[in-house]
Amino acid sequence: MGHQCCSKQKVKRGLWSPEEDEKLIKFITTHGHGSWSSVPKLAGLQRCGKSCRLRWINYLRPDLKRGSFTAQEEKTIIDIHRILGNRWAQIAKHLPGRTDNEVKNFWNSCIKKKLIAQGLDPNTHKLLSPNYKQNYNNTIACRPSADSHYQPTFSSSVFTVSSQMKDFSMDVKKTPFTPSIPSPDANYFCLHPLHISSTITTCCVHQNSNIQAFLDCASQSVTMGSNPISCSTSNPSGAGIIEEKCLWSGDIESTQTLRHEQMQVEQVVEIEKTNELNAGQNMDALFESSNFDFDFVECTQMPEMYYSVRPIDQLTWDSQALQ
DNA sequence: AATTAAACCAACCGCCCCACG
DNA sequence: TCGTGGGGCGGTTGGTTTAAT
Repeated sequence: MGHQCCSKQKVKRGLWSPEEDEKLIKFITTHGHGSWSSVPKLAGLQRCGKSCRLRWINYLRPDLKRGSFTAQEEKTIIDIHRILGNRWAQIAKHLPGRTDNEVKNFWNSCIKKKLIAQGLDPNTHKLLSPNYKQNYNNTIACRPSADSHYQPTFSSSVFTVSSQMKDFSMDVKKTPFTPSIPSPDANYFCLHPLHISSTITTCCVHQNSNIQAFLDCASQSVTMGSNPISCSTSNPSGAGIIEEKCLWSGDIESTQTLRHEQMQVEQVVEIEKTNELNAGQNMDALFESSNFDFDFVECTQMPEMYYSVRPIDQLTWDSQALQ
């Protein structure tokens, strides 16, 4: 049974012919889609409006990127999926030129199997039981893509599971890494490349709070020795910004909380403290002792070594794995 | 070369949400 | 407040392509 929008007309199904594609492209590029339900009739197509929409969004749109997913795209998908789960449309927003359908297909046909082969549950991203992994290893394979170089390196993901940390930290000691550090920029903050752990704290601060005073206080409170700290603020203009900010904290619960609080929030503050020696330390004490007016505070330990440059006011970030 | 199995991916289905009357 | 239609989204299907035997 077709959708209601096409129940009154005789519609074609299945694969689209080049002629149909041409008609749809011609119509959309000259008139825009407007109401999808009216597109088939106006464009001279015997198709359901939903089918036209899907064909355009998933295949005909001029801004689509074709071809295999890159290793970086693959890593991004895994990172975000760990936080958001099967929210393909949300994940696809972080991959310019990719559709939710494409991401979903790639996940189901390839990434899922790779994670299982690595002993990770693709749903939770946590370790599977050894038996499960072994059984699955006997059956899985993934058709290699030309530029798919994803390796489960311990440092490649911002959200790598902590169980992998031990091996990697040992590795680091053997082979010190000295990457070039990007010059400071107002729009970015940088993680120091040579620390082992970091704490990312996201706070939503009321309008009547003195942001600068808070940042000063935070810097003094958590800077120890030469351990770097960076603070950043953003002024959320819409709902999306706050939600995206929460990706840094890597916790879906914080996303929900921030959504809830978003109408009351004036600014989002992110504080990053790094401490090579005290991996478990957080900033609870600072918030408990301060007089500032917080709506929400989230501290997340990220026990992993990585080097990243994060756009504060954009919806994507870039990180480079240590080699 | 033929057959079979596995992988891929375009498209459909059904549900949900939201705007609107 | 309720009903309806449109659009968006995730799950699933099934045809096609590729690899293995």
